[in-house]
Amino acid sequence: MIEEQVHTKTRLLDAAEKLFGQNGFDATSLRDITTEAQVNLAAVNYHFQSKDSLIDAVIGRRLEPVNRGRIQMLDAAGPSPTLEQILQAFLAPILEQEIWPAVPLIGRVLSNPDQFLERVFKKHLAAVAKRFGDAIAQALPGLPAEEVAWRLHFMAGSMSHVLVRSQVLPAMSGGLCQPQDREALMARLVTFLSAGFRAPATRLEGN
Amino acid sequence: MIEEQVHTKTRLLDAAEKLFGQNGFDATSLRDITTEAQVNLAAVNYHFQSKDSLIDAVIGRRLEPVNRGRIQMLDAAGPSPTLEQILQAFLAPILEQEIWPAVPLIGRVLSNPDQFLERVFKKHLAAVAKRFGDAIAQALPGLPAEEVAWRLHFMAGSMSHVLVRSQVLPAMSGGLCQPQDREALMARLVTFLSAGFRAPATRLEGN
DNA sequence: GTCTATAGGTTGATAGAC
DNA sequence: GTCTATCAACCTATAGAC
Repeated sequence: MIEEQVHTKTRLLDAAEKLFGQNGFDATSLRDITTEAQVNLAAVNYHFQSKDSLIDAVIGRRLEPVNRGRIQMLDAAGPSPTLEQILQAFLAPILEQEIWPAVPLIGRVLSNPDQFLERVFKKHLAAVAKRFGDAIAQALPGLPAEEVAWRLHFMAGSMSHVLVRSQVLPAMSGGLCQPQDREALMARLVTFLSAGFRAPATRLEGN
Repeated sequence: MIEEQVHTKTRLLDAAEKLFGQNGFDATSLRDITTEAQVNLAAVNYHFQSKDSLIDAVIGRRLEPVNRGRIQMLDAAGPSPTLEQILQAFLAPILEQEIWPAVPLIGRVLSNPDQFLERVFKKHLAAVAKRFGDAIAQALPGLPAEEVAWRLHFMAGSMSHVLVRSQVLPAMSGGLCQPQDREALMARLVTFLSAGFRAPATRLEGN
């Protein structure tokens, strides 16, 4: 056959990615996935051992290329990248065309505090977080380390929120928000976040 | 009895709030809840009709006072509140001492895109969102409506993220983030978000 | 109001034919 | 590699005694 066959394993990953992103991990059964993929129920346990392993595979397939892209863009910005370059390197790979179908899934991962998924999160994201935290601290020399750490979480929250809710943002904003325009979304995010990061360190009364 | 008896209904709401916040709605069974509350399984269906109704009750018990507090603080700031006053009115009621045990739950609600919870979200939050959106638009007269709508979502994301992950932020930040200090957290959020809101409108290439 | 007991359905996972 | 058939465990919800 010249035509490339779409294998059962790939069909399962695609279906699981779609349904996990739509309804979450707990609410998606293996039967939902095999029905969507139009394969047999037993195929899940043949190609993957368990539902947990399937979840891990679904996540890793998308997150690994994203993280490689992030590091690559950050490296390409040279030894002393600007704050905007750092933010773009972090955001752009996740808003790329090819990744778009997996965006709800990634949002799910980022907003799920369960222990299992937290482990997966740390497995795939801890190194990248460290790298970008260091880059931002270097770009903003006056900012205390606690403030950098907090603002990284504010950034992660803004990003994951617009990802998770991308399907319903238009309705919730009376049509004002159009997440399909990914370039505009990234530009708005960079504008908002870079201003937030450049704010003077918070003056705390107690200290 | 002079001592106030903690009724089964309240024990159920407390236990459900704790477990829903820790593990999510789908992953928490009624058995988990009745075990935690040390009441019988059938009590759930006696005091509430169904799991969905229980979820609704758990959410409403916390979100209604929060929203009343938000409107109250915004009203107290007068007819032309500053951006900082608006942000504080939105954030303070959810970071108050009495509400703190329910914070993971509220984070769960905000990060859950399922249709049922989305309906609950709109039921409890749409009016407040409109009110605060208008206030921010008034405080930042030059900012286009789309930009205001987007930045409201960025704010909601930052807030919900630190709520959802409040249990694990210290570990993820190497001890730098201490969410227990709620006053400091609110001050840092207001600093970051007000700078973001005050950023000039994003210049889009396509327009 | 609180319990026991159980109905009725769904789940993840596996055994074994082909 | 793919199927059918099925198990054991779990779930929500209810019936009915007390």
